[in-house]
Amino acid sequence: MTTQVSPGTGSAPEPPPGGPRWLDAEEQRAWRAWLYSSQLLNDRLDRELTRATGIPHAYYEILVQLSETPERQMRMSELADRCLSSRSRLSHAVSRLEERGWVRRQVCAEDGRGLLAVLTDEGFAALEAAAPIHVEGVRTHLFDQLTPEQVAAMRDLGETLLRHLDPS
Amino acid sequence: MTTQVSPGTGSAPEPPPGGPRWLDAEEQRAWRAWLYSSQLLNDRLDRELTRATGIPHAYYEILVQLSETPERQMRMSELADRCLSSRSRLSHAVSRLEERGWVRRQVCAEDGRGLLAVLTDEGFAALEAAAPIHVEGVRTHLFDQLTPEQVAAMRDLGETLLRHLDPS
DNA sequence: GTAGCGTAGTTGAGCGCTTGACTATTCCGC
DNA sequence: GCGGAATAGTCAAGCGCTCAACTACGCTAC
Repeated sequence: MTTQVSPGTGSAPEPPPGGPRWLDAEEQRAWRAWLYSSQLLNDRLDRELTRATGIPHAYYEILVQLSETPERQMRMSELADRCLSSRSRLSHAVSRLEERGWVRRQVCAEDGRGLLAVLTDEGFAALEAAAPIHVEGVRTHLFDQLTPEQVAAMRDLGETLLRHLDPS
Repeated sequence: MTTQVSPGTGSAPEPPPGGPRWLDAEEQRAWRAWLYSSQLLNDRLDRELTRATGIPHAYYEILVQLSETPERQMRMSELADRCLSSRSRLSHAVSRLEERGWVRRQVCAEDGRGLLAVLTDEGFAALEAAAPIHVEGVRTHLFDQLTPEQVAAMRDLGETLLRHLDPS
């Protein structure tokens, strides 16, 4: 959780020139609060969604991305990128969604290497059933807890980090 | 990722009385930024730590928690709680750390049911080697990107959410 | 003391993810 | 057009997590 080996460990290993830039007490608190809360929130939302609908959050995201596209279909690679997923992971996930009849693969006319993932009507129906559960969780566990100023700060923070982490 | 089924889907399913409290555009942006950034940051830190040291972040946390205790040992249940881990998950993880020689189990004198997880010298050494890598990642990908005001906002946000999610 | 219940921790099956190797197709330069 | 590099996607092995069932011990009351 923390990044300090142990309080008062004295001398420490030194990877970057000048030694590790240890966190001070304030940074530790901020880091832990962020880490714990993000972990708990994600766990909670995923568990509630999965329990209520049988759809894990990662699969839900795939369905959402497909549903937001005009033709309800997308190239596998682009879908992977949008879901912050590796190609391999997405390939496995789409296989399982295919077994449920929610998505099907279609060969891509313009590129013989490519495939399209297509959201089926059953998949869209499953998404429609799951969405209210999920949005209610986000409300309850996130937005209901925050002031408008905190929501603004959250967005600012997230977008700042995204510029560094995902400069796409 | 998002919580809306599809823009302009019109009527939607209604689980809570009054219909789902959908997110408005601002909330969507905030939610997505938070979700993506936390996911990318966690993935990145975990990957860098694992590549450089062979220790996944979840295992690192176990070692840290043990190291911060005076005797470098802790009851399994308490360790699970502190690591935001289920008993089962922790049990599996400690088994693997035991195989590496970094932790060992010890019967608990006061409670015949209980076990203590004890950090070995090898485990402490592994932690000492990994800590600088991890702290450098947190610096680079988090604190170096943020102003002091943003750090304060992050802590405030995290602690607010924790009061709701983990009122322990 | 023993029945019944709660707590501590483990185990095994099954699922999902990661990694790295693999096939197939397209793109590029000559 | 043809050879080599890049791109799209898949697959298998191995690891870690979840869930539910299980063992073992302690606690309380009768």
